[in-house]
Amino acid sequence: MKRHRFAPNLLTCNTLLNALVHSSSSSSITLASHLFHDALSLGVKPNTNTFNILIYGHCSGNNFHHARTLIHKMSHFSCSPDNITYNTLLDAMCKKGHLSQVRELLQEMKGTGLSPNRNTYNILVHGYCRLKWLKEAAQVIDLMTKDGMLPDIWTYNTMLRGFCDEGKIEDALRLRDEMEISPDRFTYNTMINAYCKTGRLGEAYRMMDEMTRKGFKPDVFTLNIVLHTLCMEKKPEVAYDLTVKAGKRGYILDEVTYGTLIMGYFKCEQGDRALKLWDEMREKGIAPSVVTYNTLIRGLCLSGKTDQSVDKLNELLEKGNPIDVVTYNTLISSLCKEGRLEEAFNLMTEMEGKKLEPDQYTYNAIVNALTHAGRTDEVEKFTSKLLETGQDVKTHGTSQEHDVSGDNTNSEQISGLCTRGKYKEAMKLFLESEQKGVSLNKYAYIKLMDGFLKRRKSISKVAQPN
DNA sequence: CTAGGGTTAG
Repeated sequence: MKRHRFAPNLLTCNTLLNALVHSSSSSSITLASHLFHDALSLGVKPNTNTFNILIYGHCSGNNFHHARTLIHKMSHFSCSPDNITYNTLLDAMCKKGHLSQVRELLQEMKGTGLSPNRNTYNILVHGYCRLKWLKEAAQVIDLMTKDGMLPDIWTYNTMLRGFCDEGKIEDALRLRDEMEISPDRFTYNTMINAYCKTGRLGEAYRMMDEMTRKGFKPDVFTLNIVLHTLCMEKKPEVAYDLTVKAGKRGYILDEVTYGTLIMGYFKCEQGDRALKLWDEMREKGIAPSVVTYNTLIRGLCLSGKTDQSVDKLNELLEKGNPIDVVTYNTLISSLCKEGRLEEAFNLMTEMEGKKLEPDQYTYNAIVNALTHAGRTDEVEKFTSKLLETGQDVKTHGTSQEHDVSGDNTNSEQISGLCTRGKYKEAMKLFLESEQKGVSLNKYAYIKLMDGFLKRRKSISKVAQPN
């Protein structure tokens, strides 16, 4: 900017900063800060938005100290914080679980004469739901109501998700029936996800049928939820097939779609298929998130290619890609399982150097490996660190596989009706079977799912796997 | 041009 003697106006500046802080690169906030100072020296007068954008950037990097410093600097530029400023910080702190700081910040906010708005309350509801403090979340809703603000669809969906995450689907359903606002696609996807996760696929489909009838077509989120269920049940081929069909129907497959399939194939020891999909995703210019990188890294580890995974990590670091605790934990556990403890310790030192705090997964892996190696004196040290994380030792639950056998007569009829495009009749038979408690086989579910996708108007043929 | 909800990894 300086070099070209180009003086940006405020709008240009804010737009640019906003794009930067929302990009996935970890160094973007540093770049944004430089840009901000350049703009200042070129005479740009920042407004509250400018600061809100920068504060968002600092919060994304969990740098609350910088965020708060900026709030205090605002007055030097004749700007004052607004609801957005505080809500941004509150949300970030809620996500970190720093509830005492949240209360403190709320006081500070009130001290400046600002009152919580609906978004503020929704952020707090979300914060409590994440901690599984459902009672407190409900109390916030009472509070907002007393404050003259009725809960909106965001509030309800957040609370609904809170119930679902605790397995309280019946409470979620009751809330959905009680709420006086129409459910939206978020409501439906939340419920569908809850049903899929608890193995109630039939109910998930009923919900999909309902959402379709209410005018909400299943979207890529709905698709990804179903794909995930199929992959967990070790049916990646079926999931893939569904993905191809969705692509042909105009669904824009995303990074999550690919990541889910990649996980599915690795799970079934088909690493070659997984890697092919990875390449396909890259060729399409779809940028993987840190989660999807972690899926790949874990997949490689599971295929016995731990060294290749470590190379992948170094490649990510070189290119400045985001890395997180999970990335390191994945590699550390793999090394531990192979008895390569010293390498695991080296990685732990490396992660600490990057300000990534080892957590219960890290210590758990280390403790197990030390125990196995009979290094009892060191076990104690890491066991206490494990306890310090305040978490119970994670035990990996067994995955409950859905019954694939089922009633073949009804299943075949449903599949046949779907093939002939008679989805209404298929759904009717499906609901009848459900009512009678007749379990159906997987393929009936898949054929029906394809039906839901088909009823969606084809937009364009994009992003479909070959 | 600024804040909040649904999908994916250990």
